Amino acid sequence: MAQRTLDREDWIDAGLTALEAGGTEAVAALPLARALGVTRGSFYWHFASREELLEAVVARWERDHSDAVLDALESITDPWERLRALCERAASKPPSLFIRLLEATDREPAAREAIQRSSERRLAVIGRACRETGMTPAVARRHALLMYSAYVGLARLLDEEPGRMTPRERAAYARHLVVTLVPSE
Amino acid sequence: MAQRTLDREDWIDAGLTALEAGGTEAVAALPLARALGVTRGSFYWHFASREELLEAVVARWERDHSDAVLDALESITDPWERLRALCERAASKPPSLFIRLLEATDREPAAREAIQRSSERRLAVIGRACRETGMTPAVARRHALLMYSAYVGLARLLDEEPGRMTPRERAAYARHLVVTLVPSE
DNA sequence: CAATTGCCGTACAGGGGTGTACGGTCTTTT
DNA sequence: AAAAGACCGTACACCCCTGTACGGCAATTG
Repeated sequence: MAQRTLDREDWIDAGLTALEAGGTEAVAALPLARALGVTRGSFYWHFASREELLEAVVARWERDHSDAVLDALESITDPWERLRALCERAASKPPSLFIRLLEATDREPAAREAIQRSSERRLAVIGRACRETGMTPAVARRHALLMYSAYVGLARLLDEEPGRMTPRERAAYARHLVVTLVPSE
Repeated sequence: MAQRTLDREDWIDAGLTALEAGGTEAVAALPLARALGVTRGSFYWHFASREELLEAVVARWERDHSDAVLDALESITDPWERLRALCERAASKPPSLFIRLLEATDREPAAREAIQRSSERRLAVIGRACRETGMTPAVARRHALLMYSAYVGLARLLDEEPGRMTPRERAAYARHLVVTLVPSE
């Protein structure tokens, strides 16, 4: 269990944990070394620079926490059902990693690029679902922008103050989202 | 025109400019001194610490860019009109200062507290307008949360990529917001 | 016309981070 | 068993920022 030595993946794991807790500025050689109980000598064996670490952490987030859930969503064939699932997810526990990356887009190019790609994909997925419910392409684009904005905004709000909504209130809010944002069949 | 010496307000002015351009980390003694063409010797005459500067900058934002516009909004008596004005504003040029503060809430207590107060006030104002259009208090709360989330989310998106929407598209989006989020009279 | 007062420069001490150059020490391979 | 490789510690030079102490100078003010 107690691994004798660390490898690259261990640092990336620790990086994701640190990112969630302390934002991108916690994803750095010295803080992570402290958390892992080693010195930076180990870090610079696995990574050439702090930038390379952050890029690796961000890449893993994009693969496991962005692309993966979008793939799962796209596997839902019925577009109304897909949009409802989207509303459910929007009102569930806020995605801390996403928020942390969002907060760092002005300082960290790696975060900005990943967030930009992810946002574009999300908008495309939502827009396609909207079109499949019968909206015109132009309306679908606007509605996708509205739904995604509502997702991002709520995530921010909830991340700031997790106690703002109880699970019961989140469920009620999810229903409200469905009623106001998902077109009727 | 070329003032011979700087006062506290000059530093706060420069702080707001730096905040918009470089986020809260640009609101600091050394960067601002460079921008103003002086040394930090001047800064520490006007402020006891970097924290005090940021607090002053944030306080001015809250007064001039949050409370002021909310006061103006609340002066609109008709609640439907008030909500329409809100949608207009949401789809207009994104509030960079607001976004910068939002991005710093995890590092800067001053920003977090101001954003929290501002968010609370905004939610209250929107919620009241919703109630005045006939919604029940519970529904009004949820709808206010949705409208404010959409505002925050779009602001983030547009700030990241200002070229995403032309003025024409923003106008169309504002109409879309009114249609989907403002109840009919 | 002297004396404050307001504003600014300079110099120092320190904190926290980065990268680099080495040397060790285990572990694996041959 | 010796060599090679993987991992980590240590020490150094550096950057960028903070805060403090102090000294100078210009513009009021008495």
